[in-house]
This record gives sequence, structure tokens and C-alpha cells, in this order.
Amino acid sequence: MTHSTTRRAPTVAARLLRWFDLHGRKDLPWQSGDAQGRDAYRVWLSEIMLQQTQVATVIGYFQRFTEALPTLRDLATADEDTVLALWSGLGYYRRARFLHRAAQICVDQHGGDLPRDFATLSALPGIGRSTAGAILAQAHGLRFAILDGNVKRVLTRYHGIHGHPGQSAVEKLLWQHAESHTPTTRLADYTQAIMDLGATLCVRSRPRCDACPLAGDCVAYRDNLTAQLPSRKPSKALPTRATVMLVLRDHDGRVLLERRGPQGVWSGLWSLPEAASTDDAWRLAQRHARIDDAQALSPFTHVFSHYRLAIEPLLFDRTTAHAAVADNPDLRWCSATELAALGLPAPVRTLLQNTA
DNA sequence: CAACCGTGGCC
DNA sequence: TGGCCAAGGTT
Repeated sequence: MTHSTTRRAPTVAARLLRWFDLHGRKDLPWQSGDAQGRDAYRVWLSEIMLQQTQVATVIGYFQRFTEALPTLRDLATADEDTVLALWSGLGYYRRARFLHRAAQICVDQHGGDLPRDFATLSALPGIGRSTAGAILAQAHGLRFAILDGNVKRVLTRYHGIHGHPGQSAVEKLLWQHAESHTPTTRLADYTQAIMDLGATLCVRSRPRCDACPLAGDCVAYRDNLTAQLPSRKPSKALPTRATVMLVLRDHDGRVLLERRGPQGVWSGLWSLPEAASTDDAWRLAQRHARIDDAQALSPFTHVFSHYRLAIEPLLFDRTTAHAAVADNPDLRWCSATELAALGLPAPVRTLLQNTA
């Protein structure tokens, strides 16, 4: 037998770590501190912001957020409006509400720190299996695997796994591979390494396999399948919904905002009053203010991940507010300055800026 | 399991 | 330009 003279190929982890030392990202704002002891609050915040969101988008939000709320206790004691204002524009606002609630649980039940054991950590709102693993590995160097979009892309290609990664059988297999590749040392670097590989080389379109440390035994590379893997999610046509947004503006240029309810899109955010039709919009506007006429602004469409929303903005300018509006805590007349401190949906903020 | 939950960038 | 995608979790 020739096994005694065959040198075993370096493990996936060893190759990733060597590549990471040369090419990985080591200066992201949440990576400050010792590699074995990064600030768990900052790691956590970054992981939540990075869910379904790319690094380039997150960096500015992260810096503003941590300047305003530098510690977990600052977050726990902040108003929800403050948290949502800092999150405004990032999307998936439930993340911010879960983050806020989780910080309060940490203060109330865990001595003001994030739990260091997996079960307690992943029981916090907004922290699932992958995010809990990412926090424990990056903040404390503990041996836990992650399985985010980057890792799924790397592993489906490396192992040549077909089928949509959202499918439970596929996901189960991917978790098994993720666990088995995870090394016993340098957990923070390894976790960053496999994500960096997915984010910079093993990207969705035109991956840079020539520079990849795993290309030597990557099934997708060998079989020329990188364009087919990971398998696409079977797509569905997006339904379209329609709404009329009321821009009620008084003589001082203040605009009437309404806080949205706890369910549905943009929950808890301040937005414009809405109506199902132009007629309804008039009736609703008359309930809030004395109005003379309306001006139709340019309609536009906002696309969500699961439907598109056709928005017809209707401007009622130089109105006089009815006094009763002041009694409703979910209604307020806002100046342009006040808008900046509130959480507004991105298209609403844009609409109001264009209307000014 | 499938639906729900935002937004900006890319080709 | 529009469809597709990106560091997921909850219900």
C-alpha cells in the first residue's frame, strides 16, 4: 500500500485559515478587540444588521448605532423610537425590535451581558442557530458552526449539493458539513474566513475560482457547475397591492404622521396615513384637518421581498389640523427636523424629501 | 413547510 | 430596466 507515503491534503479549515491570513477582512468595525475576546455586544449587533444585508450597507448604520448606543445597557434603556430611528432604512425592522427586547432580557435576566451558552443565547429573540454560533465563535472563540448565505454557497459548490438550500433536507446536510469543517482552534478567524470567501471569491455570479484555496477539490469547479449551484429557489410572481398615501401638510410645513401597528410591514414605524382609494383618502383627510383641495403626486412602486406596493401619494397642502388629532398618541404633526429623529420607511422618507 | 418581513445594488 | 440576490429568524 502506498498510504504511508501519501501526504494528506490540508483540511478545508487549514486552507481557509491560511487564505484568511493573507486575504481576509480584518478591519471591519465590529472586529475591534482581541481575536479571542471581541466585544460581544458589537459582534451581536453586527450579526443582526448583517442578516440578509450586505457588509457595505451595514457599516454606516453600525457606526452610527454604536456611537449613539455604545453598550448593551444603553440599548436596553433606549426608547424604541430611538432604536427604530437608528435602524431606519436598513429594513426588516422586526430585527431592531427583537434586538431591543433581547437587550432588555439580558439586563433583566443575565446580569447585563449576552449569555455565553448556546441554548440561552439562541433563545433570545432574533438569534437563531447560525447567529448564536457566529456570536459565540467570534466573541468568545467557542467551537460552533455557522450556516449563513455565504457558507451555504461555499458548501453547496464545494460538495456539489443540488436542491434549494432552503429545503430542509438540503439544509440539514449543509449543517452537517458546516459542523464537520469547523476546526477546534481559531474559531473567530475561521468563521470570518468562510464568510469572507463566500463574500469576496465564491460570489453568486462569476466566482473567482482561480484564486480560491478550495478549488483543488471543489466539485462544482471540477464539473463546471458553479453557475448552477446553489440551486435557485423556484420563483413565484409577486402579487401587487395598492395604497393611497396622504401627505397632509399644515401652514407651517409640518406633515401628519401615523405610527403603524405591531403587525405587518413597517411595524412600529412612523409613516403616512393610508387609504384604499382616493375617495377614502378625502374622507380620511377631512377627519384630520380642514382641507380645500388635493394634488396628486407622482405614483411609484415599492418592491418588497414578497409583494410589490403601488403607492399613490396625495398632497393636501396648507391644511388646518383639527384639535382632536393631538389626543391620539399614534398621530403627530412633524417638522422636517423632527422627521430625522424618527423611524420612517425608506420610500416614505424619500417621498417626503421630494415633496419638500 | 411556507409565508412573512425591507432595502439597495448588480448585471 | 427589472428580476434577482444579500452575514436569517419567527410564526
